Amino acid sequence: MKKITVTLPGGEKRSYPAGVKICKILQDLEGEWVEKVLVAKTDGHLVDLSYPLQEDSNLSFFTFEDEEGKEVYRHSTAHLMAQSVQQLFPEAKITIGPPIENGFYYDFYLSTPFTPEDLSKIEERMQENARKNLPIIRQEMSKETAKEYFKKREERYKLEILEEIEEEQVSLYSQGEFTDLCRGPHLPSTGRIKTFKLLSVAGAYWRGDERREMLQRIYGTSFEREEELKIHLDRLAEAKRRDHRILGKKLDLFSIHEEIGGGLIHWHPKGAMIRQRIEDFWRKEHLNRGYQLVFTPHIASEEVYRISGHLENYSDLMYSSMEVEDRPFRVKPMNCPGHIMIYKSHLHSYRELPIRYAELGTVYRFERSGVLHGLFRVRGFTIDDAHIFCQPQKVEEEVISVINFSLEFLKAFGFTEFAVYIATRPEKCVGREEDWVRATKALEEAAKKAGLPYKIDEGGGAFYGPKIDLKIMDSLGRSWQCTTIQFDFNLPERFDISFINDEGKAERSYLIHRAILGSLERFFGILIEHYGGAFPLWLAPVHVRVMTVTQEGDKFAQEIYERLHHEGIQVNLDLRNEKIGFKIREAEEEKIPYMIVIGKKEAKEKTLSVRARRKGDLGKRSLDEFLIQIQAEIAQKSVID
RNA sequence: GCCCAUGUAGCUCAGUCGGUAGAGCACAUCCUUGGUAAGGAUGAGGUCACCGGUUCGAAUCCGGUCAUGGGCUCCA
Repeated sequence: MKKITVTLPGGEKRSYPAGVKICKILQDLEGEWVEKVLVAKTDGHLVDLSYPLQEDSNLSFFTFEDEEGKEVYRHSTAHLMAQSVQQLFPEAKITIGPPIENGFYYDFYLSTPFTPEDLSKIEERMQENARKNLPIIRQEMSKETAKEYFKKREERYKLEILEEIEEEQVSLYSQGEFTDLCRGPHLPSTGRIKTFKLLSVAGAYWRGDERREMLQRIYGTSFEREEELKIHLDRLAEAKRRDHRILGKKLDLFSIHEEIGGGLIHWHPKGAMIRQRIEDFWRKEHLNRGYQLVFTPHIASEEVYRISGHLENYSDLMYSSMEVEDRPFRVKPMNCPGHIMIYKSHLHSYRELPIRYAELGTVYRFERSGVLHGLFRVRGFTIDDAHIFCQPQKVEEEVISVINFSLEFLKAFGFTEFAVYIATRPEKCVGREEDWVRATKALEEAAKKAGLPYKIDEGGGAFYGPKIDLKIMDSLGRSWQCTTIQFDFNLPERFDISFINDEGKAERSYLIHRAILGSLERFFGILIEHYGGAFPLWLAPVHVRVMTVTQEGDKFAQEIYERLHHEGIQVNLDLRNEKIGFKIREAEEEKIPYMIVIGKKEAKEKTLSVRARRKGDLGKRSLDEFLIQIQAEIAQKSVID
């Protein structure tokens, strides 16, 4: 009998007869981890534990702790769900059911939609099927045989998938009476799936194509241990509590009105105060870093968008034109043309470059009603935009400085973890090869010099240039893309922008678009959720509330108010005839960082009883001490509460 | 835009079988002057999203419209 050599993860080599199954090898191994192995990898691809090894192989193993293990685990949970759904709804047709971040889904065709009650029934059935510990068996067969099989079962979606598969051999996975066309791999048996939860049901188009029929999608998640599931569900509940749409209403920060239109944000005084603080900081930092602030109009002749190419490429996100003295105008969907026109208004020497124009530019883009979502997806928003015009050899330097700027700026809001993505040249693109190479290299070098690990999104760039995106991690561990730095090889050509080089000749300028926060609206939404509505002092719309225990404190409270107000502190005064506990409760609910409690004692001693949000009574101090303390806290932009 | 769900007082939500609308919070007035997360009483507040239909009668049943929410990239 033929022998093969199996190399184990530690490097140890063992000899086995050819055709040995991986699970057999696992049985010979020692350690607690052996039982946790869900899937194996041999020579670069993931395989079932029942996979027979025919040749010498390098083996590695994965458990739920690994991304690979998690995906297989959840993919098998999706199959368990599909099996249970077909038992309860025999008319349901199976389609696809992949693992996704934090869970899985499965799409079914069913003429009547699932109800929330159906979900718990399906869950129960899944428990039963898991308890039965059905072996999950892989079968390989020719495409033709598989087609006959699914034809008999009237699984037309599976037939459609089969049509598109190029290989001649396909694999089917069975558990009990349920069989699905699937590449795999899967867990050895349904009993390996320990704990799961079905979360929601939604419509989804077959193949994500809106011209195709609507399927019923069930989302769920699964874990190995009950505690892990609980942590995950708690996190979802916490995210719901922090939902910026709810907090925005409760804290009176912003609103959206049916009468005015979806996706159009109204910043209430408190929200506007926060925005002012962000904008003031933004302007100051931009001036410090050699940017020049500009303003550009909200509408522009259609001609400029014809030149820029937006009319051709982006008209589906632009609002339709309006006639102004027989000339078509458009509401601006981006700020670049305006900045370019400013640049072009006179000749530029290489000595002047780089020129950096920055604007908090409000733009309007058409988003379909169904995708609008609070502050995250809107129709009118303000980009913290800038366009950098520079010489080709200066791009790396510029990108590094933008990255460093972003990191420092975002740090002021308490974001310290970043992920970096570089998107490279797509198939269809404009610009010279050498420019793409130079620009892409500049992005990589810049990421390296900033000490940031990055991932390459091959072919993910815009048609007009490569880009680098920074994602921030919020307090719930969710990531958000904010900063984007994009090269543009399209607009410089189209608008013919140039500078005069040291030989006195006109040379094409490089153009970099960049935004640090992305959109103020969206960033505000992220901040609300990141802080759970409790803004740090430097951003808080109200810094301090002075409140009295009885009327005997009124006069002194008034004095404190006047002084703080005079010093530029956002302060308000609560002299109402209410109990102190009630006043504190209200201030806590409004998430005001500091409360000053003034009673008879304080009025007599001329001291302040200071209470910090969520922390309680901090004790007494003088007005001067308190003022110095909070002024320092504001100046430092402290985010620690 | 499409599928599903939801739409009742400023907010959060009850409302049974079709019989003309309810709570808590907020608001107003009064009483209460109190010590670190809700003192008490009284009152005002509604074209039940909108339009149409069925019915003697519609918040409730039916149809349509609008808005909001969950989704609509993850490829057997």
